[in-house]
Amino acid sequence: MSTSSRFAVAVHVLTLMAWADEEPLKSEQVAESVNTNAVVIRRMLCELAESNLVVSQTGSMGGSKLARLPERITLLDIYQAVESRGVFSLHRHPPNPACPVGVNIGTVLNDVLDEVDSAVERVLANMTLRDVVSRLQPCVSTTDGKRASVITNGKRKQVPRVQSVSARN
Amino acid sequence: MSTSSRFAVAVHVLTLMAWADEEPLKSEQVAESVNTNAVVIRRMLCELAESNLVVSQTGSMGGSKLARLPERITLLDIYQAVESRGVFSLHRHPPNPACPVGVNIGTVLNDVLDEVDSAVERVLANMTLRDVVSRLQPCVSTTDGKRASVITNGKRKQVPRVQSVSARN
DNA sequence: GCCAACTGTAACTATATTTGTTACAGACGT
DNA sequence: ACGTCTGTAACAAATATAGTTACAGTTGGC
Repeated sequence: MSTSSRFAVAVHVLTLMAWADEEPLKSEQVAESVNTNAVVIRRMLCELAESNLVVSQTGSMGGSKLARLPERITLLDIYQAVESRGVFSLHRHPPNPACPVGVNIGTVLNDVLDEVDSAVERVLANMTLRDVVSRLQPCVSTTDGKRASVITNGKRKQVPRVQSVSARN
Repeated sequence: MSTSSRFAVAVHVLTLMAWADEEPLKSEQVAESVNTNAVVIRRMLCELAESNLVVSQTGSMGGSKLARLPERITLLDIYQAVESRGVFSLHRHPPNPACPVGVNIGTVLNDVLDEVDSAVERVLANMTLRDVVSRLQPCVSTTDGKRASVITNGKRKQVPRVQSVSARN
């Protein structure tokens, strides 16, 4: 389907910020966790800022943090901020208008695809960033109960549990 | 999102065959309605045949027709036949395993994306190819009540009603 | 005021996926 | 045997995302 990973990355980024609480994160730090280039992160942060999900500060000691509490950010907010189009597309080139099916299939398909999009949005609207963080918690408890630091600094390496990511990619 | 039009095209193709009833359609005819190359259609027909949605016959007087009645083909069948992956992807490169968020976000995201996929599948499972044809009918009634021919032959041009395709593309 | 540390953004390349095209072997009715 | 089809390979084109380099502009600390 050639789906993009933008949504996954956006959720990852915002989860880091929820985790970091009010501490502003630098694009370089986020990029290290996401395992990509800092510019990619900054581009995405701009989109998230336009949708009022994060606020960024330029200059020294700058960085980005959530614009509001994690429980007030739904996955739908994130989805709409970074994914421009619906789940499916119609034909690349419009069908033959001289064919009775071709001329009308677009209308029917649009209705169907709208239903699909709505279903997706309903699911995403029902989960907040806080829920994501909560689901994350059980996996990353430290021995002393203290919350682990978000960012790798190369010294402490903590790999609480190895996940098996399914064959989505 | 870079979604593909494969699903839309597949529905179009099968709708043509439902419309044509038992008459086998040639890839060239289908391509004319879809407005693409016949090889693109044949490739898709192979996939649809593998999922037992159509049967094709080689040789002269060959062509393809539905493998079963339109009411016994759901849009989910079609979707699964031509779209390989789920709606979203995870990160292109795996996140940093040394970050407590990075190492676990994949697991959480997989759960979410599975929910999304399920929602999409539930919607698609609830509509059959027959439903699509039915929704098409009101648009393409001929003056004498007879069903219009599927394929353009360059002579009779019938454009029952012009649709306004939304900005999906 | 100056420097160092950031973000925002442009311009470009790389990579991946889908779509379109040409070509041809093989199947099949007549 | 011939013409008409499908099935498939091989490749080109188009599109979208992701990654990279470079740099202007902002900000805090000195």
